[in-house]
Amino acid sequence: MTRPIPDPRHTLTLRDVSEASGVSEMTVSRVLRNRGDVSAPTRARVLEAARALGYVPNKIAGALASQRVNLVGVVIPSLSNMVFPEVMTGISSTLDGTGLQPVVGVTNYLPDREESVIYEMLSWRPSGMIIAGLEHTDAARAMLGRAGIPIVEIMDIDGTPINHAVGISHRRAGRQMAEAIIAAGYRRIAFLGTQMPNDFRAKKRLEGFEEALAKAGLSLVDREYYSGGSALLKGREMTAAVLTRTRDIDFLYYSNDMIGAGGLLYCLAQGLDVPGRIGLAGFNGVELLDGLPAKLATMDACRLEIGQTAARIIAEAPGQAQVVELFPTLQAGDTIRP
Amino acid sequence: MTRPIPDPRHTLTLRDVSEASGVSEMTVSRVLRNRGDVSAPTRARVLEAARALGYVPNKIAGALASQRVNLVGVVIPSLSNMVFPEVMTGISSTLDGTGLQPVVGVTNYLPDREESVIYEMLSWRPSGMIIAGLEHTDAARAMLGRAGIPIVEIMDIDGTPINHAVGISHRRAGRQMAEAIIAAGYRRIAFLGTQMPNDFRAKKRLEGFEEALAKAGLSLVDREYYSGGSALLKGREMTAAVLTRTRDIDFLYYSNDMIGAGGLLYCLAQGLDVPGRIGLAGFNGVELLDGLPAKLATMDACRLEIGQTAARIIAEAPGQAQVVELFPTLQAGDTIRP
DNA sequence: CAGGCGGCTGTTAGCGCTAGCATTAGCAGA
DNA sequence: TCTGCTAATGCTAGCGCTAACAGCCGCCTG
Repeated sequence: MTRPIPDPRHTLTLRDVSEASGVSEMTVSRVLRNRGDVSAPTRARVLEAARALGYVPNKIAGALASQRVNLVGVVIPSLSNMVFPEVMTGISSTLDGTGLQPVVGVTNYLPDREESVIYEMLSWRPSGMIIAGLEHTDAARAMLGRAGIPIVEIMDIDGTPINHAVGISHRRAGRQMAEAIIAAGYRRIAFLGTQMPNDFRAKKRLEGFEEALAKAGLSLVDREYYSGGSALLKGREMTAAVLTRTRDIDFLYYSNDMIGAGGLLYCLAQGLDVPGRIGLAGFNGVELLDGLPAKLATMDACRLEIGQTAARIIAEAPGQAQVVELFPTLQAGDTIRP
Repeated sequence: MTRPIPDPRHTLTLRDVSEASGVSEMTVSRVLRNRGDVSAPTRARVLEAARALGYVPNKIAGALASQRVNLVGVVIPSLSNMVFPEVMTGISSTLDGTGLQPVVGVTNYLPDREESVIYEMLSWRPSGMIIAGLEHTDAARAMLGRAGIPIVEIMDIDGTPINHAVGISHRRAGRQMAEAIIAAGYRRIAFLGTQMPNDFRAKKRLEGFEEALAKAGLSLVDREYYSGGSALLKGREMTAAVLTRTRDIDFLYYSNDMIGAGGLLYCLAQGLDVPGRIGLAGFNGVELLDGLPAKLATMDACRLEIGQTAARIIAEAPGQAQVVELFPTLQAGDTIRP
């Protein structure tokens, strides 16, 4: 039983499989894609030949010929902050079994970078695009609008989508948190967040937050921004700075759970009465942080569901543009007094 | 809240740009790829036409014609554990400016899933592949070996690579940690880790660890595995379980920093004397965790450098297969007594 | 003034695959 | 016998782009 040794110099094509199995290229193509009628014996012969040769189809040629690409572009700002991996999980699980495959691009919160990632992705003619946020460069919006494929903007719905949007209202989320804090009787409230000119969602949360404060006749008594470094550590440092600088602060509102956790650890280490003397809250519902000495008040951002819904919209390719608003739930945890 | 999706009009091709600018398709192609000699006025005219039309090149056709694809497949087990995002950062930053682009595939530590992700990626004929780990299905190894592109297996070097490998010796890392622990005088040592039959690197670390213990006439006094859930919380729970079950444990070795941090928080909350009465160590050097009340002993896994080196190997496409061993440094932190 | 050369642009021939017929064999019904 | 059908397979013509080469022009060189 001898078989020809595959020549590593020559990359295999349908023709090789067709010659090895004695049928036309077209029939091989049909077998490998499970399309059309092929008799059982022929199918078996072709599959065996393909397996023996180690043939891997060339999707580039296939896509060009069929004008069909089973890829969905996913454009997100970062992979390292716990929120987007969960969105990805939702996307992947929903796409599984539809024949579509996600392809990720990361922008690092840079609009120009986003534009070029989008351009690059569109040049592969994907079946759809999922993009975080509603804010893009004009050129990016134009490209997406013209692409002729479903575009789903995720995370945020406070704005005008290109066609579909799935997310929460961050403005409302900020407002809700402020209302809960005020209702709990806190009055001297400080904000601690990331210095990210392009994190529009964090910005909108803060806007909503301040709006609700204003309605109650309050305003932030202090604010502090950071960038870079370990979030946990930064949360600790910023908290120390704010508490030292401004007296009688009774609430710390953080733009994300990670720095909130750092702040919480600091307050506990200082022996401060949480949530009696001082309350804390973050944003995002990071499961990772369960296991801290106390549970930080937070609001989950429906990340998994956002991913699933966005993927479903692409997979079902609806003609009508739609906006899906999800509603985060406030989790008071142990750091807002009841 | 419904708007029609803009009609997928005629998708633009080179021909459209060529007609709009009054030159041949070839010249347009040259301009858009910055290749060959094109006079300045022609170039300007073409660029303007392309911009005005909003032309996005079709890389599928381009790749088929040129037999060149500027993609590098990256296959990793997970995005949600802090280690691979950092590898990705290294890869992206090194690939930036080479014209190559990473494309990520996630396997969830499932060998069959890995095989299909690899198959799928190879079918796009990438310029190279970067794959976590040295353990793959036979079929996956065969495909990769035949693909005729550089393959870099990362993270681990304890095994036989397909052609290139960049990583650390996890067996040695486990051994080193054990030696440090023994040298510090700890004797009743327990292991706490993930229940992951396919996390070969964690397995190798444990093997190396036990090997070094054995050489000192010691063996683990207890071990505990978990799967799923919040790592921090699991670390806390497992630690409680182990310390309750087995008496006089004086060291806890964790398979990763996250559960180690949970254990550390638990020990501190219990008022245990760390590192006097009990020591702890993890693995990975997660910057995220700086900011905990005490710094967990750990070993960084050179993730950034691994990513950079792997990307450099692909970009420079060397003929010779090479294995690059990196050497992690032990960070004693505050949880091993000096 | 032939010959050549460099700068610029166009022409030709695919890349490997698949849509959309066309073709064949085999067989049933009239 | 012939037609009409179905199931299985093959053929042809691209998909949109680029490699490779073939012009063309003006300008120099000897």
